[in-house]
Amino acid sequence: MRLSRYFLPILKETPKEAEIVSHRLMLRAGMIRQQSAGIYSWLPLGLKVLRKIERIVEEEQARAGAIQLLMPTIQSADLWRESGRYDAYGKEMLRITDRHERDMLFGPTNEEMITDIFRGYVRSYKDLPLNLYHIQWKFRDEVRPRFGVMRGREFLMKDAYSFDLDKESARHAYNRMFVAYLRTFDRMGLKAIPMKADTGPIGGDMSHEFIILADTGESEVYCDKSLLEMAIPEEGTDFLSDLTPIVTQWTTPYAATDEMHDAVAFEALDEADRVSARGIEVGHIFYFGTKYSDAMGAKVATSEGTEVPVHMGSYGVGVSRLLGALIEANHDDNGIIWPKSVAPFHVGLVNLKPGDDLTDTVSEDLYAKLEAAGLEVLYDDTDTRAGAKFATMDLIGLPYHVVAGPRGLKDGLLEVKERSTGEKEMMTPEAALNKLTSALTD
RNA sequence: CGGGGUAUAGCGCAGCCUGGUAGCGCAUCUGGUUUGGGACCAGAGGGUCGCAAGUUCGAAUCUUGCUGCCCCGACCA
Repeated sequence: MRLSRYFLPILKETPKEAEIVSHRLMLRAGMIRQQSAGIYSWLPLGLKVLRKIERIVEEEQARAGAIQLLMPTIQSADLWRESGRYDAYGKEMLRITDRHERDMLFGPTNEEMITDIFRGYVRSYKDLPLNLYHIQWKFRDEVRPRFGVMRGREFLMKDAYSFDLDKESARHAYNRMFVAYLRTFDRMGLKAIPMKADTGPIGGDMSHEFIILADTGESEVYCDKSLLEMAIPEEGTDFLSDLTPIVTQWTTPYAATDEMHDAVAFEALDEADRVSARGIEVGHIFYFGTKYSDAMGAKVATSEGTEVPVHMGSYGVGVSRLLGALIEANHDDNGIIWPKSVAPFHVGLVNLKPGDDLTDTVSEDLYAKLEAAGLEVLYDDTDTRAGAKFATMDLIGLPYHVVAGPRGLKDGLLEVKERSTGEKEMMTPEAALNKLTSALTD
C-alpha cells in the first residue's frame, strides 16, 4: 500500500478525552474514531488489525473443532422471554421497537439464539459433541463506557457455544476451548493467564477468565509466578485426546481475580512466587449445564431412546478489546509496537526523498519485491520531511522499517530498523529483502 | 446509578468574571526557501461559540432548562 493513496489520519496532538495509552495511541494512529460514547468507527489501519486478530481466533477455533456461523445483531424479544432473561437482563440490554410495535433487541450475547438454532435441527446424541461459534458485534449499554475499545458499548466478540450429552463430555468441550484460548492469545504475543472465575448458580470449577497482566488493567489479580513461564500447548495438540493433563497443569498453580481471591492460599506461596498485578480480561469460558436447554426445550435422544436436555457451555473472546490490550502490552513513548502476527503491515518502507531518481528506483523495486514475497508493505512515498516520516512509522508501530535515503544509497545501502528493539542495520536492498522475508514468513 | 467536570475552526486551547460584530498554536491551501528524527518566511481559507428559551439597544460572555462528552466510584467480553 502506498501511503500517498492510503487513508491514515495521524494526529499530532492527543485528543483530551483519551486517558489511557492504548486509547491515545489508537486515536493518534488513525485506527478508530469515536462516534458516540463507547461506539467507534474502525478506520483502515484499525480494521486491518481487527481482521488479523479475527483470523487467529478463527484458526484456533477450527483447530479445536468449533464451527463458525453468523447470527444477527438484532434479535426478537420472544426468544429472551423464553429463557426468562428479557426481564432479568436489565438496562444493559438495548431494547428496540420495530414499525409493527414488535419488541426487538440488539444482542448483548447469543445463548438464546444459538439454543434456538440447535433445537431446530439437532435431535440425536449422534450429532454431539457440537460447538458453534460466531464473531459478531454485541451491544451492551454500559453505564460508563471508557478506555476506548477496552470498554465500549458496541464491541466485537467471538462467542462459542458447546452442546454435549452429559456433564463429562461437556467438560471435554470446555477443555478444548481452554487449550484453544491458551494458543490463541499466545499467537498474538500475549501472556494470558487462566484464572478461576465465579461460576454463579451452577457451581463447580468450570469457569475461567483469561487475563492479560497490564498496569492499566481494570481489576486486581493474583497468581503464581510459574504461570508466567508455563509452556503453551503445541500446534499439533490432539484435541480429540484427553486434554485434562494440560488443563490440570494450568489450573493447579494459584491464580484468581479479586472477587475469587483467597488470601490465605495466596500467602501460602513462597513470597518470590507471588505475583499480584492489574489484569485485563480478554476471554471467559463457562459451563452452564442445562440452564438454557431446559428453559428452551433443547433436547436430544440418547442411545436408550430417552430425551435429555443438552449440557452447554459458552466461550467468549473480546476481539475488539484485544486491540486495546495488545497496545497496553506493547508500546513505548514513540508509539505502538505491534507483534508480527497482528501488525497491520509487516514492513514500513520509507522513501526519504521522493522525486530523487535513486531513492525512487530502489524504493519502488524493493516495494514490488517485498509484496511479491507475500509481505504486506506500507510504502511511504509522500513528500514530507524525514522527521515526520520517522515519527509516523514509530507511532503506527510496524515491526520493521526500511529507510531508503540518499545518504545510505550513495554506498548502495538501506537502513533496516526493528521497531521492538530499535536496532538499526545498514544493508543492501537484496540483504534487506532476504532478512525481512525470513523474519516475517514462518 | 451516585459524585465531579466540560462544551468556542479538523485537533489542542484563550476569550466569559467586568456584555459591544471571535482569537492563538497545530493542521489545511498558495508561493518561496529548505530537506536523515514532527522545518522556516509570506499570504489565504475555515467557526450556527452544544441546543432552546429568557434578560438586554446589543449575548460566546448574564439567567433558566435541555443535551452531548469526559473523569472518579459501584457493575461488566
